[in-house]
Amino acid sequence: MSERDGRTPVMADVARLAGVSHQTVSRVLNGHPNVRTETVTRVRAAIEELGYRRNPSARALVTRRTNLLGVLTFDSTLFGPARTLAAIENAAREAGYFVSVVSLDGVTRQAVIEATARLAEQSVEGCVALAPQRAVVEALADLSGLRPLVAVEGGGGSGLPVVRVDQEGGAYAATRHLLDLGHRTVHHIAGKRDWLEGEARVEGWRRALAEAGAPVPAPAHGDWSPRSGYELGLRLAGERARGAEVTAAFVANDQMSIGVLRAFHENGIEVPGDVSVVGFDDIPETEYLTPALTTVRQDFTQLGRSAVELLLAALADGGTGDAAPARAVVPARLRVRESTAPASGAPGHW
Amino acid sequence: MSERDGRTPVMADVARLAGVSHQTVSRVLNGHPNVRTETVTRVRAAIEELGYRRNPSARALVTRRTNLLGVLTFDSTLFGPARTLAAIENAAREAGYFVSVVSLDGVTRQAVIEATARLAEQSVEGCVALAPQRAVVEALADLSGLRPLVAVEGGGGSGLPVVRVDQEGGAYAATRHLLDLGHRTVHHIAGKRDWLEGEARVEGWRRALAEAGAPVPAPAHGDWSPRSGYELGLRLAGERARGAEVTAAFVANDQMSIGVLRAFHENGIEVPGDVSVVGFDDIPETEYLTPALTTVRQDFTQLGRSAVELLLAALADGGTGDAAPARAVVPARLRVRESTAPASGAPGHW
DNA sequence: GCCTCAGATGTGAGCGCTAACAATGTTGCC
DNA sequence: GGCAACATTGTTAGCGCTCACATCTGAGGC
Repeated sequence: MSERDGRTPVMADVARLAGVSHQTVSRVLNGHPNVRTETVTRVRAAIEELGYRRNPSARALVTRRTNLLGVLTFDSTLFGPARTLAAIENAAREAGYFVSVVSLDGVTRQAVIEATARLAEQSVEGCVALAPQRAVVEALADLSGLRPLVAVEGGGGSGLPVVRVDQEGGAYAATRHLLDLGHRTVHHIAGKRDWLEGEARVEGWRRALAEAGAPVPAPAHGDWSPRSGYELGLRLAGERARGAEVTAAFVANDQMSIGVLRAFHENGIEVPGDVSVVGFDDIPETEYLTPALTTVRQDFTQLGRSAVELLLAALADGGTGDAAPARAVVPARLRVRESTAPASGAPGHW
Repeated sequence: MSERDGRTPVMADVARLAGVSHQTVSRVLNGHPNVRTETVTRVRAAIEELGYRRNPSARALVTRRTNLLGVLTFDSTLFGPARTLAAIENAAREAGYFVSVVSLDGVTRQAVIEATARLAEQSVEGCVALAPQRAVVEALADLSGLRPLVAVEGGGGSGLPVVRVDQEGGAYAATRHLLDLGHRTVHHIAGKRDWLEGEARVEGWRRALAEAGAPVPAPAHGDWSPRSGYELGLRLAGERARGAEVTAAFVANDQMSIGVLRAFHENGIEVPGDVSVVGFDDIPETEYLTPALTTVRQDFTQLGRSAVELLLAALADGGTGDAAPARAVVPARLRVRESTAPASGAPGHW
């Protein structure tokens, strides 16, 4: 029984080589205090010599801790989610956790159930959901398993701890910026329906208009893609051609803004000469567009970091404190570049 | 001992409730053939009633299979890696595997060692490395642990199975396209030094020029960012102003192309009127730039899928076949849009 | 009727680790 | 010297599961 051929060494092998018991090896591995320095050295040497690695399954079995955090992601191809995911991985690593990623196959309840099951199958200790759609968050809140769970951009009222960017504030700042430049009103090309981020941006835009007593045009909903931005930009250009007063547009993300810019260009509308445009996200490209896009920067790194912090806190809490789900809000800051200018004929604020 | 209070149920609890042995429960769970239908139903019901979930650690301990695939990623914020990661997750899921992501902290050997250790600590069954830098691939090839391992864009000669896009062919096609339009030569704004993808694109560009007997200007190396594209675009514009013949540029990725476009615009250089530009990647934005960018499309989805396929094959193989590391090459296709035009005064091919 | 064989189920051992406890050796203090 | 207190190490018993094997049933063949 003591022969191990070429099989991976186990703790007992290390113990034998170091001339101690397996428990002492365990103690060394776990940094227990009362082990003689000389013993530690010997054990370390044996570990090194055998190339021993502790079996995480065996460890997890007895400690009931997997050191695994789950991340539920919807579309990690978009800029925001990709950044956030990276930040989560970093924060988790620093806290000594591993990260297992599961992506959602769609926004159906069924997809959420499957993804949740997949996560549960791995017995993750906790989970971060990057699920910005209302439907997903609701499905998630219903499912009893998989706690603790932190929702990123999850909206309120779901009873889940939530980490989010101040979308509403960012949108308000963007709209306000345009109004301050003397534009009588601001048109809005919104994000995909049902996306909480998009809805919050609509709210912020609406609030700024209301505060200024400006007319509120009906927002047009895109799907975040450049293509939809282009199509809705075309529509806006058409309205303008038919005499509507279109001098400023707040677009719900940078990718759509690029489409809008193109649509305006094709219709001979100058940005910012004829129409000012503000985007959202501050993707790396915006600064080098022509014109460089005024936009709202979201700190995705902070977002991911906060999500992990909240999750770890909930983990430490041990499931208490259900009364008041924690929240964290990351600020969004306006970045003024070239795509916004005073309304023609208007004095503006400066 | 049979009381379990509020603790999570285990297989024995299910067995007791269903009136069978734990082994029968195990058989049901694992879909073994010889179990009576009626028994299966009863066990299923008990599982449902208790909300039982099999403990993956216990299972992994005895089967020696974790069902975990590791993904080593460098910068999942870039478009390509993000897409590839998503594709890997999908393919892994279909094959019944989970995916654990570890991101590299830099390109140092030390970072690779740490990331590798992190992956090994989880006893992943295999690993996909999204590590396009030469240094990383070399460090990876050296480290003995962590096999099987498939490198994505890993270059040859490392002895590792490799999945990659036909960068060289894509670059050749892009350059060829420009030459075919009558341009005497094509300037190249290359990617970051040491990145294998970038180097392959340089090769393809060089081969097309050599084949056509065209002069080979020195390539300028950027870092993939729009900013670096802008700076090198400025440089190219300067050369042109000083009388150099610059009528066509092949830029190693779309993000840099955006910077180049901006630099040209600022210098009154028309695209494609004065200079034709081709990018690489086909990010969603390119189609809506002004002008829409001619570029080379990489199929990242296929790339991720192939990586998992190769990994699973190596897993099934059980470590044999070290002699000839497997390879898979995904094609890259030119997408002609608006940023390329015949050289002024040249007849071109059409 | 008895034996065979396959289908259906149960039993026991053990995967590699940690936690609890037991058993030493070691020191300090009166 | 003796005894407490502590440091250091070893022993034992599982964690929850699957594997190999043993057992038991009933159908079928002669």
